[in-house]
Amino acid sequence: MENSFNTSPLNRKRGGELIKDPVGLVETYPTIPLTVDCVIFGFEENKLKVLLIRSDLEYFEGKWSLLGDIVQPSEDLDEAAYRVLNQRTGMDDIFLEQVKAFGYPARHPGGRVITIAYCSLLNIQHHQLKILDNELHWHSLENLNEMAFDHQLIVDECYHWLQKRIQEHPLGFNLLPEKFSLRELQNLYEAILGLNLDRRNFRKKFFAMDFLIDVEEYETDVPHRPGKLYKFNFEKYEKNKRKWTGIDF
Amino acid sequence: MENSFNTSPLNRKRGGELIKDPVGLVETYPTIPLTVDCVIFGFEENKLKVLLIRSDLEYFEGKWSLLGDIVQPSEDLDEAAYRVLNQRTGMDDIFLEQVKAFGYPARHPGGRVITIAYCSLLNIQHHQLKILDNELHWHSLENLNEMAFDHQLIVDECYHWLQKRIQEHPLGFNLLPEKFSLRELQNLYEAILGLNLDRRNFRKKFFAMDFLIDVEEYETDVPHRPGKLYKFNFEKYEKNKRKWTGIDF
DNA sequence: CCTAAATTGTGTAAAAATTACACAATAATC
DNA sequence: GATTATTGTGTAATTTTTACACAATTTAGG
Repeated sequence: MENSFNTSPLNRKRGGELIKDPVGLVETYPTIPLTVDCVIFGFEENKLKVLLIRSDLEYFEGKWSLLGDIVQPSEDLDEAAYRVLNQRTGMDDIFLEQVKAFGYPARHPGGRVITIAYCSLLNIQHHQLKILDNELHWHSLENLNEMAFDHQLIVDECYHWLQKRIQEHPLGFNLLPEKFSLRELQNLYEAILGLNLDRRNFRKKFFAMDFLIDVEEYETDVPHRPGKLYKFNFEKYEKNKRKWTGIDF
Repeated sequence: MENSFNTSPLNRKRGGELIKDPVGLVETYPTIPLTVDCVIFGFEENKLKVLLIRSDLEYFEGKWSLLGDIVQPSEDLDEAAYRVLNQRTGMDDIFLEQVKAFGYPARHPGGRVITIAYCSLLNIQHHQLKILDNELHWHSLENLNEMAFDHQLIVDECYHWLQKRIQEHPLGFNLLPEKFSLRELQNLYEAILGLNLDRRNFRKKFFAMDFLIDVEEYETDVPHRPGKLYKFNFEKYEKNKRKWTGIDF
């Protein structure tokens, strides 16, 4: 809040006088604990997974919880989310975007805590979970049942956000290894969107986008004819981002 | 943040023990002042407008600012935004959605303040500004120059959000009077999207959506052939929302 | 080494959606 | 009653999307 408000008990402007002491003003504001929570998606065995940990509150004993942390007093929100991600995955070039703030007053049994949810996409193979909490693991999105706090709601919203977002921008590549076959790519899109896609049309669409680099290699260790491997041209995509209109399946 | 974190100074889980006192835990969290800011859009004279007030901080003297307020300690975020909207416009059935949290540490000259931005759409005709601050007014989106705080950024993000959102859901009706002509509707879409649209195709598209109710009335006070007036079938839209895929221009 | 199983890779025709485009009808103004 | 401004309407051309089948490649197993 940065404006006077006739009906607000605090920060009232009296007769058009300007406020000279912004620090003094902010000191009168009530304060609230603030956290970030990361919905970290991965893709494994043709399923979309999310990285969870057991809640450490007795109140939520046995329930799953997102990875999160307090936002420090002088820390940017994105920075806090990035810190959580980095501490947990050891990686630092990971896709991360803010999705939504959740602030229902009773969402935390310990009192009012507001959280900002972030969505992150990473390639499960390329990272080793840094912290060996045995309860930290990749959980299938399908059979999440009860989660701690409002984390089920947060996961649901982030999942819908992802479904929408992936049809506007080719984010899916963040979930795949550097080199991937078109089959893997299609499996990923099918898993995220919950659809069956036509193989020929799918390939046509991605070749038309012209962001795939043929690396002149083939799958190995598959019990059938191996597919060609491709890389995603992140550079070209970044350049052409502006012109980008969407994918659509 | 609702998880223990090995590297976090606070809220540490020791040897797998569960935390029994969530209130005690939350009491150890640092707290931050939190506000909401509303980007209230209106449509007048074929221009998209935003409702602004002069900043009451001397630091930002003369600059324009969004309408916002502190989030009270036990108030939901949506509720706080709604309160701001209601206090300013006197209306209570207004479109309102959360867009993004802004938390850059130096965004407020009085110290750390995090704000959650909301986007709202209302019909300028149908409401009377309640509070007669003479500096509260509808400002054209085009010639906003310098704003207080990071409000220029917030307005920009909300405007882009709106451009995108209006192509997925027919939100535009919130900005128009109850009864409107197709010309007004087209002007609105053209103003928001910054495009020129083909009249015949535009009409075709909206009739195909089948959310327009012909009220069997005509425009008055126009110096030319009057157009038919329509209402938007909000009810039918709400029912069919799920099936909705998008508009596209 | 031969066969079976699984999957890759490829093109085209039909259907659907989008675009471009012009003129008569209506009401107001002078 | 002529002029001006705008409404209301349909169709053909183009583009996009969808549906669909078969030969080629590799592995696995007898």
